[in-house]
Amino acid sequence: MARRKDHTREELHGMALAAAWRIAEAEGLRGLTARRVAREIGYTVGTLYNVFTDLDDLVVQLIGRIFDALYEELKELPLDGGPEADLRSLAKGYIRFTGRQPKLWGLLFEHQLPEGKEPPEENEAKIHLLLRLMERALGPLFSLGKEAERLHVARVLWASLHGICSLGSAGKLTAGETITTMVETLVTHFLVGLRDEPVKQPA
Amino acid sequence: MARRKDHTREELHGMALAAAWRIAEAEGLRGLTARRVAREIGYTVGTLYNVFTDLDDLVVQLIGRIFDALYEELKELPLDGGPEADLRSLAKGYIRFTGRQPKLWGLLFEHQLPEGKEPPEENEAKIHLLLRLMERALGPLFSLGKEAERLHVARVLWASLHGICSLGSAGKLTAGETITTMVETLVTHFLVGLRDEPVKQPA
DNA sequence: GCCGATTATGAACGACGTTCAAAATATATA
DNA sequence: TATATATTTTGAACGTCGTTCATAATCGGC
Repeated sequence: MARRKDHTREELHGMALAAAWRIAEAEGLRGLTARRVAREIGYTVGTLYNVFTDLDDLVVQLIGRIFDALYEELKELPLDGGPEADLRSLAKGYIRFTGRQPKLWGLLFEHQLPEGKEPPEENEAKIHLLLRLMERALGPLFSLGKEAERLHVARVLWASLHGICSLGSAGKLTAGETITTMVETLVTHFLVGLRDEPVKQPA
Repeated sequence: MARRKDHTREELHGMALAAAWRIAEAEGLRGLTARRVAREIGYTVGTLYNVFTDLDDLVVQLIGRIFDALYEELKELPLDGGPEADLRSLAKGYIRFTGRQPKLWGLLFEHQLPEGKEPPEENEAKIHLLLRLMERALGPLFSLGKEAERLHVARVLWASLHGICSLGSAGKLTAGETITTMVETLVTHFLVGLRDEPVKQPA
């Protein structure tokens, strides 16, 4: 009733996450079940629970990998055209990712941990990496010593970008309106405002 | 095995939605099950399926009511202090709602219909009503004939506001940073940018 | 008081997350 | 090599879920 060492614990872990990726990529959170993942890697449900504590645990780790993929894509973009061009470039890359992997990207925000559980520190660090890209693009606009303000602005832009893509991809907003156009408007006007009136609020 | 006319079909409909509201308010989407709603109104699951086609159907209608509640709250705000003050007021009202009813507000975006189904026109109309409030606040900034541009900007602001609250309430961004502060920054700088450089992109 | 239409029922189905004793294999010991 | 111990996989089990539907109970009209 067992075939110990067909795969190591780490291999199982990786195979399960890879299978989860494929399933979520094609069917979203609704199709992502423990039994389905187990079947897809040729093991039984019970085995999955030796590797993950929960289905939530698995999903949270999958989310980590999605953040990784997004970062891997965005970090390749050259950030040397000045704040506005660089932010546009980052935004475009983000939009491209949401368009290519709508189900996976949707997972990042669709999944909600139950009351007691908190997302792992690891994932928060990955978000911070993404924010760092925003900060780098914003760099020239802030003088030395204004790092807190820069982080603040990076957060606002990041969240706004997310909001536009979120409502846009759900089709809840865009009646004939393109996500790209909306993001263009956001970046353009926000940056003009930033130039003409530096941040006042403490971050 | 039946007690016909204990309640009319409409009464059942209303009771079920009211129960769903209470459950979602307290426990979010995870606690919202067909059997639970049925139990809470003193009927069986089968009865629920005489009134709603689906659990998705019920949730979608619940979402409609949540939009209603949000609108009812925001529409009371006086919009007569100029664009910046009015937008701040709307944003504050929105944030207040998300703070008072985090689970219900989260439902608006957490719930994803499966591939084939589309949200009813009714709900899109309710979103449009909310956008109208944004448009009203933005009113003075746009000359006659620029309604398309105004709607475009309203959408961008609405989505950005949503994004900030979304990431903020999930705790995915705000390490000691307040949602209110972020929204302040958004409104301030976006409006300054709008004043100094009117919308170029066609809506 | 009866009958056809309506309505609530609850059992059924397959799938879900999760647990766990038991079974099968690997590893250590002699 | 033979035996004992530790490890890993299993599959059945539990309770719950969404959903369906024949059946039973009630209602309105005669």
